[in-house]
Amino acid sequence: MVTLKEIAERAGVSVSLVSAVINDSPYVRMSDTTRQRVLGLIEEHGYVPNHSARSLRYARTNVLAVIIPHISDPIFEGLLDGVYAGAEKHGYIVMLGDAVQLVSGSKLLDRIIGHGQVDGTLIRHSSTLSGEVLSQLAKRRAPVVLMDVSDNKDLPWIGLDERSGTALAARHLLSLGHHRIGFLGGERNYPGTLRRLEGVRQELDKVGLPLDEKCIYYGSQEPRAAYATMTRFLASGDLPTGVIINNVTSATGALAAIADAGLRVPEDLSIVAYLDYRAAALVRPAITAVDQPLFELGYQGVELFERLRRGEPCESYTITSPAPGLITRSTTKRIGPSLLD
Amino acid sequence: MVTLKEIAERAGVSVSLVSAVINDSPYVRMSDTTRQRVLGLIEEHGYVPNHSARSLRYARTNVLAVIIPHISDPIFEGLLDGVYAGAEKHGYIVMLGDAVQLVSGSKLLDRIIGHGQVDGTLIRHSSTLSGEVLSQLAKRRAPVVLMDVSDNKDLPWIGLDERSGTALAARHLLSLGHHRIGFLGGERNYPGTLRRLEGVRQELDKVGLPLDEKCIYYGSQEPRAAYATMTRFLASGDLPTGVIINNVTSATGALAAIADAGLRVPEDLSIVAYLDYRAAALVRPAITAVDQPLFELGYQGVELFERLRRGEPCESYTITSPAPGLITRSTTKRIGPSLLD
DNA sequence: CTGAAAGCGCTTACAG
DNA sequence: CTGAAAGCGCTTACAG
Repeated sequence: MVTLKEIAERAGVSVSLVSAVINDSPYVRMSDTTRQRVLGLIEEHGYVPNHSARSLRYARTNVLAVIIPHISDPIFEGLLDGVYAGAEKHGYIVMLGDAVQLVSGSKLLDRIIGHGQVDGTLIRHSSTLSGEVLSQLAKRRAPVVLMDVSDNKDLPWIGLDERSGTALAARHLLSLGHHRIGFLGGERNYPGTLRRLEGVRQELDKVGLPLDEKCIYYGSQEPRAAYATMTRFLASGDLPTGVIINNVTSATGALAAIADAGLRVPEDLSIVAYLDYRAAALVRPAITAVDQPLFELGYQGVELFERLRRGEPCESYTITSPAPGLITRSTTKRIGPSLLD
Repeated sequence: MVTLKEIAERAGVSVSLVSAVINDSPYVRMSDTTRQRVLGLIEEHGYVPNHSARSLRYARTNVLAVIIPHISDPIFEGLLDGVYAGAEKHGYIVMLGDAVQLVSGSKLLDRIIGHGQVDGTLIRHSSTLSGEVLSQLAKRRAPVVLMDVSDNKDLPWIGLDERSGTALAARHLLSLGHHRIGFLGGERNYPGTLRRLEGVRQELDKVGLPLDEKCIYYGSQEPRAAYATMTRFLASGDLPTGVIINNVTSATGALAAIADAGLRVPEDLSIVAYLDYRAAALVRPAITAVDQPLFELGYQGVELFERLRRGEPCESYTITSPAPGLITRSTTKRIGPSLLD
């Protein structure tokens, strides 16, 4: 393991000179031949600065902890792409963790709230994250950014326009003549679930249609839960003609439940999912879904974090551009004239 | 940011004493009251040792780089669970990266091969990883473990028994009376693809059936590619009655191609996928798949890495227990008497 | 233009 | 039982 000192000795210069070469220090001037010689030695010996030493010196690790509800859920693919892109831009290493691992007393949490371990944390909120954990994080000096709309005063956040997203889904169903619309939400106590429901309700209100409480179901945050919830929904016998589902992986589970009940999509029931992901186009039936700028969420999340770390002014905000879009695939069907103006 | 020194000052003891308390040093003895006082101060001030300083001192970072072909592919969920479990056990932080990011000159690669940045690397091989990158890694002092069967002499590895896995799939189809069996493989030049093909060929050989070269297709490493490949396969007009597919997410794409061609599974074509994942049970039709011990692969991968790092003797090996299993779901159908003995 | 020295926060022999 | 000191590898004023 070759060190700065060794390079300096071989080059016959001082360590500060070598350090200056590496960091392009403006304070230190040197002859071009010296610079080239040092650079040559660095190349030759494959010298790379020791990261721990640098971190200690700079009081910065360039490690960014990123916590999402479920690493392997393809829903988060776009988000992660954005985060990794932002991290690459600002020179961060990503330490990716699952929210379920982030419990009081876990090593992961210790690491994150420990000093000098990570420069900060980016969190996609989820119902599995306790308020206690969040407040532990907020108390730390290292910045924390929430990748979620939030009313948390202590923590800056960046979020998606969930209301507009599900409103889009609702308008799509209304335009296809559906006047009885259901909603399959995630965790009841997760604020995002409520915002998504609000988007639906608001559009129905606009055209004077009620949102039947009997057509609102919760607990569909992931496919297996969505399967169970949809099964209960179907068994209730009180079915709408179109259902808006929490997210597209959950929709997979709901679709399975519908198929197992002997119903067809979209003939018997139209389905629109909130949140798209790349491979959703390759599932049959292909699910009509609301596309949100998840890449931007991740990318701008890192940007916000970076401003925060630098002490620059930064405010929480909702991403409004690009606006959510609807990707019409094969799970929705016209059953009558449009109910929109 | 409270430091060791501050704790020591407040406690009225030396820093070495505090350090000894933290590390349960056997060399340093102290009175129980002193220990309690120090512990109390640590608790009170929320002191956590600075990670960079420790890393510098120990010449160890406790960071483990983990590279997989595609972070968001649910195929790797079990593998990641195993890796994270092993990492937690041995006190590692996981730095997770996508193989596509790991190209010559990328910051990620610089980080991994840099000194003092990570203690080592766990890699799930993939066709996107160049041999050049691999040999750059192998040259480094920090250990690298391949989570894949390999003939690489420089790098220790741990792998799955791929042949037995696809052999199981082949036997399943044979037992259902299929004598014309096809194979939809991943990248042609990826050795794992060949091993998977070998497993199929070997079982057909045993019962004296040929594996028709016209029924072997490559390039189905992920859903979109599998869709395209399956579409070509179907267009060839020379179809088998059962097809074994590279992995279960690819199978999703292949299934979509089959549906779009107006064929039904399993009525017109039986499908078995290699490699299962949790949510595969929630896709319709539910895909019959070979279950491999992916959790073990990840977990034992970390174990192997740890032995390597400690300089303990360690040999590359294939995981044979638990053995691969077949999960029969709804994509295979009997079309005749069993062809097995 | 270039080098010696201090110090980031920690641990570990070593001396008392 | 306890403390002073060296050193991990680096960067940055500072002195020459």
